[in-house]
Amino acid sequence: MHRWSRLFIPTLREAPADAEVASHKFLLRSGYIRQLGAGIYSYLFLGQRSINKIVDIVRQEMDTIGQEFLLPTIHPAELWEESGRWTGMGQNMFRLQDRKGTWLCLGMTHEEVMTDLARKELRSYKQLPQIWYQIQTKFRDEPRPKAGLLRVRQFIMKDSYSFDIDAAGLDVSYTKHDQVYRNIFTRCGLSFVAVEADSGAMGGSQSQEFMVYTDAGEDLIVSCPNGDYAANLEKATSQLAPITELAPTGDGKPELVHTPGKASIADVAEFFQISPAQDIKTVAYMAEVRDGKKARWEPVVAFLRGDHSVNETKLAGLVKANELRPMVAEELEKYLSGPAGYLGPIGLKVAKSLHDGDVSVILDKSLEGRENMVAGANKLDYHFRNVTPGRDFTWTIAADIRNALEGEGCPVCGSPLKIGKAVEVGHIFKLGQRYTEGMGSRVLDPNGKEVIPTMGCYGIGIERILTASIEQNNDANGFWLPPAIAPFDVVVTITNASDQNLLAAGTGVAEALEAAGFDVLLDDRDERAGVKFKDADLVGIPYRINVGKKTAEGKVEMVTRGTASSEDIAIAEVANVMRVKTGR
RNA sequence: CGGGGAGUGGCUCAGCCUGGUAGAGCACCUGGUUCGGGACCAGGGGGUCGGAGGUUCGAAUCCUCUCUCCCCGACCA
Repeated sequence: MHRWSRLFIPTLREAPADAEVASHKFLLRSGYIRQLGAGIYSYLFLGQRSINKIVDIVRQEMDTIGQEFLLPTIHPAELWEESGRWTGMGQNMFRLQDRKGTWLCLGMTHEEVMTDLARKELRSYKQLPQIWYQIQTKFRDEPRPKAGLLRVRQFIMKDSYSFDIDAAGLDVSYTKHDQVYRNIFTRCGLSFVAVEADSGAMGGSQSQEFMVYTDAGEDLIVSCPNGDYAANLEKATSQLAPITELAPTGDGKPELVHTPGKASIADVAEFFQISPAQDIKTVAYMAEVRDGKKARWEPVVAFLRGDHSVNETKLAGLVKANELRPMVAEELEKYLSGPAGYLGPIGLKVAKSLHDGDVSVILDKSLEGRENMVAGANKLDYHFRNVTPGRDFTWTIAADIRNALEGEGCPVCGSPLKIGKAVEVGHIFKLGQRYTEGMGSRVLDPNGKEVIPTMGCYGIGIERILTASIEQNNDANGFWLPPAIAPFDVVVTITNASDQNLLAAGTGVAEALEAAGFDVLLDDRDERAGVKFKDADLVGIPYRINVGKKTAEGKVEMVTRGTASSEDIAIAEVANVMRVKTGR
């Protein structure tokens, strides 16, 4: 029996000034967490109980497809040097030295450790497939921790890794995770959506994120209201409405026009009396390309419609860049011979193929087939009109490199797309052979031939499930969690604990609920009823039973936090009503 | 890393500009009255004013350096 009077549940009447998003404020006010440093938090009694419930669900579901391990937090640097990520992870990795001066790091993910196990232990196709998982604290030195538990430097992650003999096997492991993840998030009571995700520079063929819509989220999700398409903005595509072509002027060839001071798309469009969609936007980058162990910077110039924006994730993936940064003035002069504001496609030394030494020119597909557009002339205060892609300039690659916009057509059905903010709670990812190949994992197939196992990796952010749930379920007075992940199913509030009859009745109700299998918090504190009601509303427990006024008549009041509805029920019926409400 | 903001009792904040014995509300302790939506009265405890250096007879307050935290951006398997 958990008696509130004996517990440490430090609720706050006011939120600390540091907290901005709802989940951060309420996690602090409800006494779930306390901050130790930037992105570093202690989980107190209520917080830990909720985390434990989430972990239990994750473990139960994962055990249906995999085996739980617990891997080291501290990893030798050599292991990460083998995979190339000791330098590749950059500043996000916490590093330390032991007394001998040997470099180590705190695990930010466990591909290396898992692959090390695999290469040492797995010898035969008969041992495959394997799905190994763990629930472990991860450390990432985020450049900017924020929003309470949403982006932190230390957090609990369920991460799993599959090893299969071939791509068909990986498909199976991946699909199993997809289903188990859906089970997990459903059991946690989250309203979530699975979206296509960018596979990142690490390669890999297929990737899906599990997202929860909330304004506190950091990702943008493009989705079709009909439900037949959903993708991260980093990956999303869309159908465009046709554009009416501009009529050519003069002899129809590119015509130089003096456009003094017209350096923005809006200014140019106004000057030429056209819409921004008739203008060619030029965006010039330097891309860091890794060639073996060496990295070098190459020029990349992107052309898009004036009303579109560059999707740097797509562009970086296309040109195989680790990093993109805008060109500085000297680089613009060197590669385009023009100043910012007047850049354009005509007269560039266009690379025939990527990385051949000339400027990689990437044409957004929306410009293919367009005619007589307006573009910068690579000369201060001048633009061209009558610019037609293909006739007047060439490119290295034409591809989709733009961000989809709200209202554009769904790529499947054409309906207007919506864009919303969301938090990523899970990610499943086909890794392929990047680690197994590089780190020398080999097994024999049925023909006795050596093959490289193929991997998948799959993550779930435990705290993010809690955070996302709070973001979905809160009001001015606090929040309410689904019973499956709440620290307690129900709080029994004795309105006047100094009344021995009420105390006895409340204790009896709590005992009956516990006997029925519910997690019960008995609020027996010697506080005024108002204080206890406020606290109960605050701390995320989905149901409250008031033992007070009507108890002499054999009744108590049951309050459902999420709907604020209440009903009087007979004391003897309390457990049954809870069973009905929770479906247990 | 760039830009902005903030460090004064557990929490929210005032005081700083214009230097002169550190304050309020909430929280906490004691006593009393109250007791179904964050009660009231009386008394009380608790603060190196983030840190270091400097200016000054005197620094929370002015100057220099520094640390930490928050927000926007960059970043992000």
